[in-house]
Parts: sequence; C-alpha cells; structure tokens
Amino acid sequence: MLDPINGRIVDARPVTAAEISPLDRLAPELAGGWRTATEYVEAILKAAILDGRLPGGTALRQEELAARFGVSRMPVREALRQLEAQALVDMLPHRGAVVTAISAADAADGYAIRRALEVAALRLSIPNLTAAQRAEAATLIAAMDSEPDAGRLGQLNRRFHLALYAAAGHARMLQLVEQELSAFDRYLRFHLAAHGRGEMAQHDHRAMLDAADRGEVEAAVAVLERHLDQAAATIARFFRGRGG
Amino acid sequence: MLDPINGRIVDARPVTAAEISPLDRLAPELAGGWRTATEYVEAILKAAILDGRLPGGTALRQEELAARFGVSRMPVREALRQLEAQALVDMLPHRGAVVTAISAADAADGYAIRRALEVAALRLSIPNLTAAQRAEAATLIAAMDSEPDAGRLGQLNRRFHLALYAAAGHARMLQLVEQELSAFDRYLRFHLAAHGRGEMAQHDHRAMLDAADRGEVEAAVAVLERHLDQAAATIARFFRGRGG
DNA sequence: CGGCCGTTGATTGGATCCAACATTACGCTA
DNA sequence: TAGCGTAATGTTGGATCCAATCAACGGCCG
Repeated sequence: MLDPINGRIVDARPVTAAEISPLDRLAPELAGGWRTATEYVEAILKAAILDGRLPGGTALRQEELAARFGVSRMPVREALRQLEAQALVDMLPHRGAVVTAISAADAADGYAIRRALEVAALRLSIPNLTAAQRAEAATLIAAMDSEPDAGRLGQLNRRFHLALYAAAGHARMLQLVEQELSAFDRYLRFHLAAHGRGEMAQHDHRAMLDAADRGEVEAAVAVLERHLDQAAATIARFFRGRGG
Repeated sequence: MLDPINGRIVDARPVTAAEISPLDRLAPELAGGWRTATEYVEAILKAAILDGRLPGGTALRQEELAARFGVSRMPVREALRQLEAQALVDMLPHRGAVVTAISAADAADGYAIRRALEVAALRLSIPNLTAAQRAEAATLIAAMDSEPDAGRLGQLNRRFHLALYAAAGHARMLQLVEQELSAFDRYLRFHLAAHGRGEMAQHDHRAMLDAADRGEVEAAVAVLERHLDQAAATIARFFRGRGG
C-alpha cells in the first residue's frame, strides 16, 4: 500500500477481522437489519470504502473477502456488482474488482453533480417544507456542533442536506443526491484536514436553514451554491498542494 | 397482461425467442461485443425494458429468463442486480424482480433530474466544444429528420444530446445523463403519440446547436430548459388524459 | 361460518464445483 | 542476449445443487 489518495494499484489490503465484525458478526440481522448476506457484505464494504479503510486502488479478491465475511464467494460477487453500479468499485471481466480511485477530477465531478442536483432539489423543496422538517434540520446542525468523530460528522452533514431537500418529491432525484453525498464522505477527511473544523460550513448551514424558514428560495440557493463552490475549491487546493 | 403503462403486477411475459436472439445467439461476441454472459443478458433485458417489450410490472423469473437466454440462473441474477441499480427493476428479497413501473411521477422525476444535470453539462460543455463535435451533432439532427423507427429515433436523440455535452468533462456526470436519457426512452412512445412527430423538438435541437456554434451559452441553456419543460408538460398531459 | 395455523409448492439466496480467461514465469530460438 | 511462444498458476465467470423463505391452499378450531 503506497498512497491512500492516488489511484495506483496497491497490494490487496482487505479489512481486518477486527474492522469488519466487532459484534456485527454475532447478530447480523439485528445489528444492521440485513436480510441477506449480499446486503450485509455490500453494507460493510461500502462503509469501508467510504470511510477510507479501503483506499482507492485496493484490489478486492472475492475469495479473500468471502473468507473474512464468513460467506461464500457468491454474495461477495453480487455485492461487488452493486458497488460497481454505485461507482465505488471498478470491475473488469476476468480481472477482478478494484476500489475506485479518488482524484481531483473525480472530486470536481462530484461537486458539479451535487451543485446541479442539490440546487434543483432545494428549489423544489423549500416551498413545501414542513415545520417538522425544518426543526429536524435545526437539530442536525446542533448535533454537528458537538460531534468530534469525522465519520459521524459526515453522516450528520448528509442527513442535514437531505432533510432540507426532503419535501422536493422526486424520489429518484433524492436517491441520486444521497448517493453523491455518500460518495463525498471519501473526501470529507481532506476537507477537514485542509479547513480546520469547517466553522464556515456550519455558518452556511445556518444561513440556508434561515432562508428556508423565511421561504426565500433564491437566497437559500445562493448560499448553497457558494457553499458547494467553496468546498470544491478547498478540495481542489488540497489536491494541488500535494501534486494530485 | 393488462395495461402497459400502469404498474400493476402482470403475468410474466418474457421476451420470446424471436425477440431476444434472432442471430445474436449465434455470434454473441461479434454481434454486441459482449464479453460475459452477464453483460449479454443485461444488454438484452435492458433493451427490452426500455423499448417497452417488457412493460412495467412484469415479473422476471430467473429460471424462465435463464432458459430463454440459454444460460444458467447466475448470469441472470447478476444482470438483474445491475438493472436494479439502474432503477429499471425492483428486487425484493426472496420475492423476485419486477420491471419498474412507469408513472407520471416517475416521468416528472426524470425530467427534473435531466433539467438539472443537462443544463449544468451544457454550460460546462459549450465553451469547450470542438468543430468536430458540433458537426457530429448536426449530423445527428439530420439523421433524426429521416428516421421513422421510434427506437432508433430515441437512440439518435440520446446521441445528439450527449454530443452537445461531450466537452463538459466530468465523466460521472455524463454517465448519469446517459442513464437518464436511456430511461427516457420508455416515455418516448407516449411523447410521439401525443405530439405527432416532434417537429417542435427538432426546431429546439437546431436552435441549441446554433447557439452552441455561436458560443452563446445562456441562449442554448434557455432553449434546453424550454425544450425539457415542454416535453415534461406533454408527458404530464398525456398521463392526465388517461387518468394516470 | 369465519379466522387462525400448519403444510405444500414455487422461487429465490447461498454453497460448491468446474471451466474459461488473464497474467506470469519459463524455456527455446534466432 | 533479446524476443517470442508456451506452459503453469491464480482468479474470475458459469453451472449445478441444496437450503431458506414466501405465498397459497386447506384443515382445524372457536
């Protein structure tokens, strides 16, 4: 394993037993509500990829994963297919699966997608937001203030954004937004490293919610666009700084 | 099989042998460039769903499909997983796969996604379009004028739009656009039925290309937005008219 | 007569086995 | 010694078999 950021093929470094099944293994159904082994494998692999335990370029050997998860190769194969469709792994026929590399270009891509979709979702959602939904968003902002763990912070951020868009209707659009927000978690660590604790982001979050409370669609959209553009610029700067 | 549009569960009506393997079966590698049975099954099923031969609500029995394709159940299973990730089939654990229903809400969802993503892609692409790419787009417009078959017309329309966005960079964004454009094919027949032959659409296509030729980004964006909004309205009217 | 429960059939999820492909290493030849 | 062809090996793709689950049917009991 050479570099956790660039996309070179590195030696397979699957998650260790301690990482993947502290207690999940004992009661898989209860722990995560998984109904099939495929869902279980997919959920664990996805989490491991998104939080960086499986860096870009890691080769994913089916047999090795199957052994660690305590299942046969088949659920692993199906889980890998699902992850491929989510652009988290690349599969080549007869050559196996590799964790998708992250890069400055991919980050810019993700931000462009988010900018387009989230602005549209926000426009559609604000006029229909209920008081309960706005309160939920406010709760999530408060929770982010006192959350030290980067992983949970990413989840809270994701839930906040989705809460704001929840009234947009358009289930498939929201699903795409959620997917992109999840993918963004892979870059969150760099964002935090380059940007302290993101006090600015919290300011933007509050501004967006305030605008939503007042029903000022365009004001909220403007904040969101600036929010995303600044985040994109931060990531781009980070990659430039390290020659990515 | 009751209604090809609404989403009620209907009897399984898989593609017939004549539909799925006229000669593809004889030389699968050459015919479509498929490298694995899974790719083959996925491509055929996807085409059948998109062009309406497998209407929404059709139950997809693994064994039945496997028999018709001349393969075992496993490639079918993996292909269904891929299609599920593309929102073309719904899979429920232990209960099988069903072709995703189409509806007014789903159509509106798709248009909202397209409006957001394609506008963004067009903005990014126009400044970087090469003369060759613009010529390609012009060729596709001309081809659409003299294409009677609805299926091929949809493909040409897809290629035209993608040609306009090709210079946007952002591979993943373009991939999403392509996916949505493909999904749109399911609604194209209704669009044509309700709207004659779409003379208006061709007018918009030419206007977009002209604006792109002159580098007028905002003019092209305005046409695209109107183009999509009108198409969305046509589909909505169609569904309203038939009580959908 | 109606609702609940166990049983049966059909279908999918998972495991194991075999075949096909890709990569690598090796040896032969020019 | 460099290059090519071939064989060996490891990995994935596909087939078959078994287990688990769901839906439907029928019988039993209230």
